[in-house]
Amino acid sequence: MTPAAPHRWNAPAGAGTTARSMKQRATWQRTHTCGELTISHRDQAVVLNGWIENHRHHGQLIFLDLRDRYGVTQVVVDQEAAGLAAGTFDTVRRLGAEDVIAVHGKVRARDADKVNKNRSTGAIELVATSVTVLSEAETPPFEILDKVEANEELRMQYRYLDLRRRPLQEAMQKRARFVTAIRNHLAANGFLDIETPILTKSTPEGARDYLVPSRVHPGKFFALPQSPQIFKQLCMVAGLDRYYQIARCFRDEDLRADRQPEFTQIDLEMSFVEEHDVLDLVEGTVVAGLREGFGIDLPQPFPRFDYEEAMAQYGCDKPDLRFDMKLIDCTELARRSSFKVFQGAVELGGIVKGLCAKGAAEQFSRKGIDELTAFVNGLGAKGLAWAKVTPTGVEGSIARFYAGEAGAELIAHMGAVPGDLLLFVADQKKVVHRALGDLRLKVGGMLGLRDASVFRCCWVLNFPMFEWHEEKARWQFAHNPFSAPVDWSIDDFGQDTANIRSRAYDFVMNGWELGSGSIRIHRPALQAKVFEFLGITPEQQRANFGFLLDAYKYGGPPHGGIALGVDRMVALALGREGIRDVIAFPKTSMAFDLMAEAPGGVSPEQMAELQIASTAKKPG
RNA sequence: GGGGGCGUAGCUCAAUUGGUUAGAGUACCGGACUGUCGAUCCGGUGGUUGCGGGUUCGAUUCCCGUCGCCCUCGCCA
Repeated sequence: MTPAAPHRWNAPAGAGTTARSMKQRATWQRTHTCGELTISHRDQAVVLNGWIENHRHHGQLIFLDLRDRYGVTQVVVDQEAAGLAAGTFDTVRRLGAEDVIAVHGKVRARDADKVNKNRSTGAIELVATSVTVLSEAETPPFEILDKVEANEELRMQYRYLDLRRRPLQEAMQKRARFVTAIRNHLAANGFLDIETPILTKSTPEGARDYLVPSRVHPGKFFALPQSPQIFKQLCMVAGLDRYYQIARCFRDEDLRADRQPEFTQIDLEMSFVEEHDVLDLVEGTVVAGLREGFGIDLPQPFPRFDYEEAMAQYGCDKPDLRFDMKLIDCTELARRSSFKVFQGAVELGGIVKGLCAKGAAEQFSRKGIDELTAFVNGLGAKGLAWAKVTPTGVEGSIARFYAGEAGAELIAHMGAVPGDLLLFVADQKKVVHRALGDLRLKVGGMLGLRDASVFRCCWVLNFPMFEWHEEKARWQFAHNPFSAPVDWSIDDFGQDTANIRSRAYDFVMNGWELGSGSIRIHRPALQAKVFEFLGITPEQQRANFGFLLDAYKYGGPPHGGIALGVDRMVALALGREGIRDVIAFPKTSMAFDLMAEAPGGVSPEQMAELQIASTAKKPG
């Protein structure tokens, strides 16, 4: 961990800081941190404060590892050392893990054979002259070690102890540096940090809302924001021009490793812009954040894909660009094929695509390929055609259809060389993309091409505006209700609905969608038309978004923005599996806070005051 | 809402086909030790096997229910 610049605890008060110079430092207070002392402090008298991480007793000699946020320093308490205060040795003998102490002592350079090379402070040690106990600790429910030993349930219950562990300290520090860098970068680009309401209004569709009953409006409820979407657009109407917020968002849906009921977004919006303005700005912000927060240098520029292009090449709308292995269209080859499966799929209006896994032929046995086949079967594909490229042609399930010239043509089309493994799926386009998109990630992972220390970003633009909702049997927004269509002059959304594109874009890193935004509709007539097409009545529009629609009547500027998921970005940058490890106080997958025991019951008086009653069968 | 996994000492785990007094490491407590750095050595305390019920002569083990945690599908405009 790169230590943050430590405070100058021992710095003399500067000129003009009268109040500060009047303030006396208490004798127990630290002069340095536990990560700070080096050989250059040799022979200095210092004071350290911290937690006892470990203690080693040798009779008349005791070693303590003293820990704070900045590091660990070895303290030596020597019964026979000159200047050791009376009673100190007996005090230290009784101390144990996690006791909080102040140590007065002198910095000593260690002999060469006693240097601990694993620590930045390993060349020195603090020879104690006196030790003051600031706080005694009970034996903690689990040991505070770098390596996770306790299970997550216990760690969440005692989160304040888990947070003492270095991996979590590192996550908190880097996350804070990341957010600070983002703030600095946005501020330098003219963005205003503007707070929007936490107590706001429920809107239909979208995720379930968290609700807060109103005491003074009995029977009415606030909703916690799923995002500040409408308010940031209102900021644009207000002429604030450039808004941002590190915003907490709330969604009451079932959770996953990468989802918490409350999560943090970098939310921003800009006026008088088009896509490339937003993308350029965000790209610079992300680059600055990841560099300053995590020391990650992202290759620029981030490739920008059209949605259709991403789907065609990678089979998904969030391509992992850490490796190539694109989907290669073989439909025309397949049409002329003697292989009935290929030919048949094309005749039925389907497509055939393939992957070329470089040098993977040897790594996949018959059994390994059977597993891949089962994998794509689970994704809706009827089968997986495969071939290993040899110096003389191909072998495998489709070899007898691709002997001789047909085989040579296929190999050339796939850009393959001997030793490569070719994998094909023939089906309707949607199935092929889904199966091969996921297969690409699986095979790429098995070949070690998804290195967690490599970071590749991209943009995907021009998403479909609407998607068909099977259960509800109607069209709905693919992105959000305010995204503008690519063609502003569009008159009838009922025409060729599936192919209408919106000016929505996603930010993608290593195959994770980390942000989503769009150029918004800023003209009320068009907004009304979109709502009308989706069957949202003027009454419903009024009830839900009336104030936004009203606002546009008074001159809304063209504008657009994005929201980036902070928790996911930090987790990805740190190579953590889920986002709980980068959130100081997370909740379980049942949205329960094991430490605070929230949510909890409330008194009948509180309920009465709010004029609400619970219908729960098992209260509390 | 569906599927899967887990729950035994403070912690991490073990316990043969259902069998005798539920073990180990670690932590903790006591002792020895002046150069350790996950110190070492000796000794010790520590158990409602998540909870409730059932089958059985006998249940950590099998069955049912329930609670909690994790993963996942649905869901998250």
